[in-house]
Amino acid sequence: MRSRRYSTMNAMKWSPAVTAATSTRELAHPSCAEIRLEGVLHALSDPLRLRIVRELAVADDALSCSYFDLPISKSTTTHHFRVLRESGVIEQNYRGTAKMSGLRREDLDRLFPGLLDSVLGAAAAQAARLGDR
Amino acid sequence: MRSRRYSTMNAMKWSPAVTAATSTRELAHPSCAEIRLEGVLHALSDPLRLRIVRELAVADDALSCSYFDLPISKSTTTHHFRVLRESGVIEQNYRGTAKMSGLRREDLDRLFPGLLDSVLGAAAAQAARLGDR
DNA sequence: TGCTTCGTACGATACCCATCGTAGTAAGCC
DNA sequence: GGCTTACTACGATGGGTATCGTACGAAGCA
Repeated sequence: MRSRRYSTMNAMKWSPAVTAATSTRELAHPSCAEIRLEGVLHALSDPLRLRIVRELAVADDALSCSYFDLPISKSTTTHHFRVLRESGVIEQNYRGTAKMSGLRREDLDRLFPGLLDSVLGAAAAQAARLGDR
Repeated sequence: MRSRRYSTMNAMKWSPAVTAATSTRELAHPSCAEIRLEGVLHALSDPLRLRIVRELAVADDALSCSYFDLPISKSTTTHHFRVLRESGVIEQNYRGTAKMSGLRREDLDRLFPGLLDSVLGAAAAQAARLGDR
């Protein structure tokens, strides 16, 4: 018998050790050691999530979730950002009522040198090849 | 039950795909224009498929499906190879009773320069970081 | 103290997909 | 012709996941 597939989220569903703090709005992020290539690739394989990552990549600093004009509901948006965060692609924190998201560029570059850049380049190439947008 | 018409349905399923064929046993491959980055990333986001691709990458030429010692059934193996082929990551053709698979390295490099290499490098780095295998 | 903005949790739904076993085709060999 | 090897199609199954609406919470503002 084989473990079915890989467990998408590395064992940390949505209630990790953060519970010690008193109502501090903190979000669980995987440590670098917990980031898995398969999870990163899976996170990037969704068109909407790839689009989010591309926009984050050209931004100077973190962007709020509401910055993105996505053709999906707010709940689904939350879902996609959570997939990106739990796979280790982005980091998020609260600033007032807003939730800011930014690429974990340095972590990813250290773990998987060149990967993020080539994915971003490939996405740009494909966008140019198709009708762009 | 011996004389059940099986190949007729098969032929109908495959024939509309044109492709000036010399043999009836030809496999459908996406053209370069049809290859999508999201599909490639999705294909590579499965641990078993990534493992297949890694082994193909170090092989000199195409390998038969049975070369791989995968911890899954033969039907599931067929499924994974089909995902890889239909996403444009590998090409396959029949040689006798065997089905040979090889990376579409040049196509991928032309479409997405550097992507394949960085994914392979990332996979190797992660394998080294973890217990390897 | 309300009201607004922004995001979350929850439950539901429908589709996707990894897996299997079984039964079948296709080529090669004795 | 039978036997073997290699792979496939089909149908089923169970878990994954993208989507939604609704109700809720937390922060900021009037």
